[in-house]
Amino acid sequence: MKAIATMPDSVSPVSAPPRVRFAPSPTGFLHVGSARTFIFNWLFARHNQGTMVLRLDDTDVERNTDASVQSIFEGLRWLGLNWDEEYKQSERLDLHRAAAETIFARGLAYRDFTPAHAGDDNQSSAQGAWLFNPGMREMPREESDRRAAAGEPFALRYRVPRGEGRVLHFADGVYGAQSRPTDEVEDFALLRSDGMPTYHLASCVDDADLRISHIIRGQDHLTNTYKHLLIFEALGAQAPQFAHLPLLVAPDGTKLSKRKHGPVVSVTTYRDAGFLPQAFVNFLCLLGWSPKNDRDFLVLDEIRTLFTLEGVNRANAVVNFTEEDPFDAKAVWLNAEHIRALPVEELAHCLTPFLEQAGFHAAPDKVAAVAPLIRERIKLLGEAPAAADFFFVDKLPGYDPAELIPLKKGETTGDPALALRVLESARQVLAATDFDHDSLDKALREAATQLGLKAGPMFQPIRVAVCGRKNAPPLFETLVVLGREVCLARIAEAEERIASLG
RNA sequence: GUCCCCGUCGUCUAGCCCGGCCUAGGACACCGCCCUUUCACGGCGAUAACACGGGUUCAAAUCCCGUCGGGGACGCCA
Repeated sequence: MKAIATMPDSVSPVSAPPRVRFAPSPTGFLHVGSARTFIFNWLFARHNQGTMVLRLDDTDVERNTDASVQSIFEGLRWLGLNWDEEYKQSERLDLHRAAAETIFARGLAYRDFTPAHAGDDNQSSAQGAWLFNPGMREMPREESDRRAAAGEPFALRYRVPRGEGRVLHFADGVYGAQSRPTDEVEDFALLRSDGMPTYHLASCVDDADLRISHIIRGQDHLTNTYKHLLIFEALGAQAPQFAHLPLLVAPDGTKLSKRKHGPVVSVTTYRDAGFLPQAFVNFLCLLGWSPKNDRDFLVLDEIRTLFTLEGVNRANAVVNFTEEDPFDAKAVWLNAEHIRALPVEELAHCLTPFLEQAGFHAAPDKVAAVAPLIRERIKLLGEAPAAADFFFVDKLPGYDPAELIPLKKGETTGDPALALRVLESARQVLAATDFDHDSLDKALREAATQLGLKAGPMFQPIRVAVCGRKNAPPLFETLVVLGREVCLARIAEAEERIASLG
């Protein structure tokens, strides 16, 4: 990162509480990049006691769907960050059209009768003819009126000043002082030939009308800002402050896109895999922003307190994922941290849907008992069923009986007879001992001593017998949660398995 | 093609505006060791970066110029 912004976010000298907005267009699920933009806006609003506005930018009837609207709300609700006001752009069309008329009446726009899509493929010519539509911009008003009256469709274009030496300026809250001659800004559309406003028009009209004070959005809008400046001016409105956020990019360096990068860019993918929203938010905040205090694990309250636009940097941030590993390792680690930070009851609550989805009967007591045993062993909630299956199934899935038999270092075959003796002894102990952690601990260690065994070779057969695998939570806690009956039955079954090994 | 933005460990980043405290700090990942009934957690340690080239200066990751590299915008999409 180089050179610091001249006027970071101290741009607005004194300060009515800010009003910011998040304005997604409902053309798909909630994108992680959009989620981050939303979060940063929310943080800015809440840090400054401002207002958070949610506005659906749905002026593209061709591409907007209700399903998408639902999915975006679903994503936002999951994040758990609230907003104060809500608008739908499609319900404000009168406002947009009136604004377009005003701009046209002021002579700041012209009708463009070029058929839609006419210029889709031809490249801009060398002298910059792409800046405007020749023949349209200079068309006499009489001809324009006549053709319009005759019903010929037209788009309304902004007449960007040419050859006046005018330069547009703004102070970006992240990128600093920005400027561009109007000669380099093309004549952009305000109204489509079907009469619908374009994004540029609708968004600026609404931002002005809703008295948005700060527009915080992706850096891909940086160069659009000059057009927006022109619209605010034509509207006679004071332009808001702008702050552009560095982009979230894929490992290939390009902007994250659903088409190119698949479901890993959808917020719901994270939710479904078992991310905690607070962990996801924590992760996203660290992409392009730093608390500058060497801390990574942060809760929302801390982030809100610490958040400023000065902490936002300018280089694009890579979200690291691969085909095999769809989630950034840091996101996963943060999630594990947040899981461990959760009180047991809350963790149990979060775990339940995942357990149920795996077909387990997740009784609240049971889940609460299991949660502390797996909390350090899972990084995603979605890993819970695999980590805790043996607590919930009636019958253990098949496992390799050889695992019941401990191997000494360097050996390839163990001693089945010894394993059998361990299990027999364990069965007797479990049948006779109080079923609590300390009693079990004491009794089983005594049994080990009697067999002349250390803890390892004593506990492995028991663990595998009751869990069906070698890697599992601590033994005594596990036995207690499982209960005496289940343990005895599984040990007996394990003995049969060894016997059947021959 | 034109314009704009960016460039510190593999990744996220601190440091850059106000040059010296930077033999560049933290985190994740990876590797090793310790703890330990397994796995995990935890603890300790190791490897690893200022894109390149000039300039200014006693001194540059920090200032200036250039090069290269990456990204973005240029739509009757948002």
